[in-house]
Amino acid sequence: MQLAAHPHQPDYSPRQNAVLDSALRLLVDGGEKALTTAGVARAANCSKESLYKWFGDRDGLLSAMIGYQASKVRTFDDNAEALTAVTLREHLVLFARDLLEVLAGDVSLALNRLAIGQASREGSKLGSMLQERGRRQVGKRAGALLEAGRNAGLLAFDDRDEAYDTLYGLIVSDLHLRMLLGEDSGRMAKDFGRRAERAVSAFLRLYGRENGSVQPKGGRKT
Amino acid sequence: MQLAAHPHQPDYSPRQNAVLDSALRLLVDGGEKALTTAGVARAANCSKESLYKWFGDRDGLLSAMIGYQASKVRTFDDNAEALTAVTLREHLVLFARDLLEVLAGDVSLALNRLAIGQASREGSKLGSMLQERGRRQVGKRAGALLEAGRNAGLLAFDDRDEAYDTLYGLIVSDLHLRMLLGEDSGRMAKDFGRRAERAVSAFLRLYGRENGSVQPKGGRKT
DNA sequence: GGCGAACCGTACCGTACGGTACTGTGAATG
DNA sequence: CATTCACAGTACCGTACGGTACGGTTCGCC
Repeated sequence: MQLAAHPHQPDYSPRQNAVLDSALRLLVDGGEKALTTAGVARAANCSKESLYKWFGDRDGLLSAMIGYQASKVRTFDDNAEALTAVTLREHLVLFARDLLEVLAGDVSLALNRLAIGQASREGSKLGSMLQERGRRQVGKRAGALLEAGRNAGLLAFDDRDEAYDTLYGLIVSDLHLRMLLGEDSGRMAKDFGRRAERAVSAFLRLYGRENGSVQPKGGRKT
Repeated sequence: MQLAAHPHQPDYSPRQNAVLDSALRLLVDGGEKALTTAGVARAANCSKESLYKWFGDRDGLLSAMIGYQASKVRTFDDNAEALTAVTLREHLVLFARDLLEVLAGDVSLALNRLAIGQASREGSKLGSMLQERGRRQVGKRAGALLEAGRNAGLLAFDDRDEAYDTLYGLIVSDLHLRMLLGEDSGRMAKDFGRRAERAVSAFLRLYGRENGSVQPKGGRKT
């Protein structure tokens, strides 16, 4: 497991991190509407003036919340040495389950809703921030995994991003959006295991070279 | 092309539909923040009092907007008679392109953002409304297509919903969410054709019986 | 013409929020 | 002890929004 450093982002003091925690709690519980500056100040036992001194304005607070949360959700690089068909499959399934659980987390859902709500307003960088921090991070893990699989002769693809896009779609489909729209995420969380298995099986049938099933002769994709 | 009737929803007068059109325009242009009752009234040249008389309150207006837009986006049942491997593929690609274009439409994006923003607040039925109206509708078309493909001996699957979920994931992946987060949808719209082809090819490799490529012996899926 | 319904435009009200300023306080610093 | 700093708590201000009320106008109908 390795920590991904993000030095281009201001780090906050423990006290400020605690405030950000309170703000996240507030956002998760009550949605964006409940996330008022006075509410954050009250919940965190700090003054509004301090909020504005630390984070500039409301948008700064939101950005800080996203950055803070992203700094907490760290993915490990499962070190993919000695990959076999079996261990590759295991790693992929594990990745899929982790991905689904991250996406279904209430903090993740709340932040995505927040960023989407701000996305209409031009110049709001929350969307790209979430995109950068979230997907890029988890995508790096998947990319390394895919690359390792290819190097081990277990996977066949030309474009790594394309392969990852396919994997992502197979795993998530429209589940993320449905959860964002309010569908009960807890109810469907128990199916994550089965869903991960299904998606990885399909992915290996598409991109796998020896998966115990049919193996396409040339690994052609088109 | 057949129209899908939705009699369980109150129909509005032409004047009211025009007002809803203005409201949608306003929402698309300025986001949810711009969608104020006074703004809608001004844009539609009507009075706030009429708005409240017609739609009850703001939430009623939002619901009416979703219902109205859904009533405009109608999908056709491509009548799938005499399906061959080639025509099935064509129909699937057409479906995929239509789906991507619907999802990338600015009205669709704006309404999804709106519903997601309201999703945190309990009791808001906008999310389920969009879900019902949007996905169910387009899913019916896909379901019929898949069923026809199976009846013609071209597709092999047990669970139709599962197959559709896979197809949807292959087509859309996280593209919808990225667009909702503000990524420029126009820039990526030109790749919809290639993306549709790719997704359908992958889908046919997973579920197809004779697609001109490798055909798995038993059509086994797990 | 008289009448009522529908409706536009606007003024109005209560409230809530973002942001600022001020006061008090406790702890560090010299 | 005096000064300074960081901060909490709170009062305050301007504004914007949801919702309501009211006067004036058009249109159909008797």
